[in-house]
Amino acid sequence: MKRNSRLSLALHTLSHMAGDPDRLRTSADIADHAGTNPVVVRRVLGRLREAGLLSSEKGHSGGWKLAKPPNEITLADVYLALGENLIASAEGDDDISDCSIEHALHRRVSGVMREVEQSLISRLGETTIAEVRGA
Amino acid sequence: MKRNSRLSLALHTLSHMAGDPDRLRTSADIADHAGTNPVVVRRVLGRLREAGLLSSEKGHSGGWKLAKPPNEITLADVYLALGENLIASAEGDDDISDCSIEHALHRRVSGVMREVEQSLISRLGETTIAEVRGA
DNA sequence: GACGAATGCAACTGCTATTGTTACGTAAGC
DNA sequence: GCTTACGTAACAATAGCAGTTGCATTCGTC
Repeated sequence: MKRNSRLSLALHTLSHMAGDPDRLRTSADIADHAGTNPVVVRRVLGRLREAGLLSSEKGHSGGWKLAKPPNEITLADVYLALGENLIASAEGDDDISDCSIEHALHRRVSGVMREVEQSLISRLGETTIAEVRGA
Repeated sequence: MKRNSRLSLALHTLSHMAGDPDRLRTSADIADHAGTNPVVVRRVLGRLREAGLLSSEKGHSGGWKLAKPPNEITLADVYLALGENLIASAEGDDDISDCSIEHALHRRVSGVMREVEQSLISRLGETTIAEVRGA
């Protein structure tokens, strides 16, 4: 694994789950399949649980499974659940400069960024994890 | 400055230059205005010179100025000159896995990413650095 | 009730990318 | 020749992320 693997790991795992929604999978199994670590899996999948996409159960014969039917989970849901702007804000956060040009630029660029991010989310929303398998 | 400041620095500097295209500015002046370091400025502006957007002159009374009229330089030109994908590739580079679902996912997601990146470039191409000043 | 299996979570270690900094070479003008 | 400025290499400092270990907690089974 390398960079920005959170989204990759999440989508990969959910897509597999879509093929057998009732099966419980342990983070160890998932980590093994994804070539990573159980703790990493729990970290990422925990975000998806908070967003209501997954449910997890502790204890013996515990594990993870989908909290919703696979055709009701879109790629956008996963993207948003992870809360990671792929569209980097592209501007040093809150640089309160007194430069008017800086402000004009920031308005212009961040406007475009918001547009593009919405476009990304919209496009991702067109595909459910159930559809990915057959794609 | 913080993160992803290259694009920010480049756009900011070019926008200022657009207001007085013939004036030579030293990297020290630019760095001072942008709150960073002359070497950083030269690093970033060097990419823009390679792309033909800026010219630099050494020696006494040297410095930087626009290589083209400001209304012929779009935000997309700057973005492309820096060669940094704001749209992170979102998939661990070349993970040659034998998992068919992984492949299907990768095709789908990277297809959307390419679309969105094109859309970003297209939108940035609609604005020149000359227009930013009045925006 | 004890044991084993699983998540939940905190802390720590690398690894990588980026920025900032220093230093030195080179070219242009005075 | 001296000053000024770019060009570049090398290094330190920082931040984010994946990976790892350890331990508490919870649930099922014996």
